Amino acid sequence: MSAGRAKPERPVAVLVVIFTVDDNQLHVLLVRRSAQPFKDAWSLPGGFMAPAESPDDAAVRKLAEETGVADVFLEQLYTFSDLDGRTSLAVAYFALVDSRQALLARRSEWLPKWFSVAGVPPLAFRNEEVVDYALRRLRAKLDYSNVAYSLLPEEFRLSDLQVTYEAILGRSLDKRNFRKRVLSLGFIEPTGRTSSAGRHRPAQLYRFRERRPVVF
Amino acid sequence: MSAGRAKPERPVAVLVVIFTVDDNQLHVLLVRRSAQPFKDAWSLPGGFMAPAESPDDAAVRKLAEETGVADVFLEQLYTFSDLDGRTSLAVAYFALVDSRQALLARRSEWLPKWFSVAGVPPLAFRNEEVVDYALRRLRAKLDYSNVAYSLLPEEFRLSDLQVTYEAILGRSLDKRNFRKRVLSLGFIEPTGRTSSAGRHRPAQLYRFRERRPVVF
DNA sequence: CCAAAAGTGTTGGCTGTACACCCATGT
DNA sequence: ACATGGGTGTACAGCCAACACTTTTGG
Repeated sequence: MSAGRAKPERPVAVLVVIFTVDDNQLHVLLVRRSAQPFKDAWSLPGGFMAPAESPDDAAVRKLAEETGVADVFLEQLYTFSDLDGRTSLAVAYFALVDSRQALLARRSEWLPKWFSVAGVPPLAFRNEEVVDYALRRLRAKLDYSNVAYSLLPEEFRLSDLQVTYEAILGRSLDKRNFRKRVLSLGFIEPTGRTSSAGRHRPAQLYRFRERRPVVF
Repeated sequence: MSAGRAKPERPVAVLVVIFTVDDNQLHVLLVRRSAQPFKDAWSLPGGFMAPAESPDDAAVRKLAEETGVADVFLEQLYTFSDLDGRTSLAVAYFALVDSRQALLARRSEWLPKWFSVAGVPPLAFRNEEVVDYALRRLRAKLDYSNVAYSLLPEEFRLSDLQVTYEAILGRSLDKRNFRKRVLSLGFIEPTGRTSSAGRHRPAQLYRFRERRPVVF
């Protein structure tokens, strides 16, 4: 940002780690590469930025292209410089989407597909590191932010929220402690309504006060 | 990282927020710009990356150029895309240096200078945001990492460490609680030696077990 | 009547915080 | 002798983790 005379330019890519929770499991979206190098290997969705595009815009665009969703939690993670063993840069993001809202692109090439985080195949460009990094950050943010809003519908039961947390953290939580904790954090509030859909005892429905990122 | 055909390239800059603690105050290093735009305004040290250089390497180089130090705490912060209102990217880093070891470059242009964080002048390129971001991260890391190793000499008294913490956090801490806390974290250990230099009662000297970044 | 999920309190341990005095040394 | 900074313990509050039974409903 200061007196370097030359402005050497270089290619900059964007990567997006897209998480969802489905079937009590945390999943990550992968695409199959249609080009060399690593042709036919699985990798994170991403690509080079368009000429006048910001990385944030590029991440939003990629996310929409792959899942059709917008207005979800999306945050910059880290900028990796050595993933391809060369000098291009990759600005990584991570996003959280509600699996009920995401409709995967059905392109002939690429074929985006959800993988359980426990069972990701070997990835191109050392993308495993990026996924690990995103997962650590996600787990940390669960404790003190409302990021989970982006994984659930507007109204949900506390047990739905708990299942979401358990999937992300990879361990089961005590129901009573979970309820106390999450209610005292104040990110969610009861709607008046109860779940009519349950084929058992109806449950109180809750919503997030803010459907955008909030921290302590 | 996937099938974009074109590889549009763009200029990428590196910025480094260099902190030190001196005179019981947290300081940040600023340089005076010698070129347009914002000629003569203060800004963070930085510059465009050399052609085959990684951002990490560029940050290390910048830090050495400005302060002469190496092997200090240096961590990537965030990649900003809109600081100059245009499309260049700036990968920001923050670093912690021991003021007793840093020898500021004495170039005719630039003139690096320490500013108390409370009294930073208006900066070029909205660099205030970058400083704020770095300060938040630094404060957070104090609580659960050993980053302070990079602000102190090999051997130091607990009261030196406390002064460092107080300068960064901007508030005073209780001595007994501080000692309990920092000792129980286990990042430091007593050397056998005591401070002969003190012109009063000699104090036990401590050192960091690891002089590189460690977290819980 | 049975299966499934909802809902609900208490206890013990740990951690963080508030708080004040004596001691060793150098001048 | 005095000024300076080093060093030390306790009590209370808040937070987290462990733990089991009753209720409501649909089938």
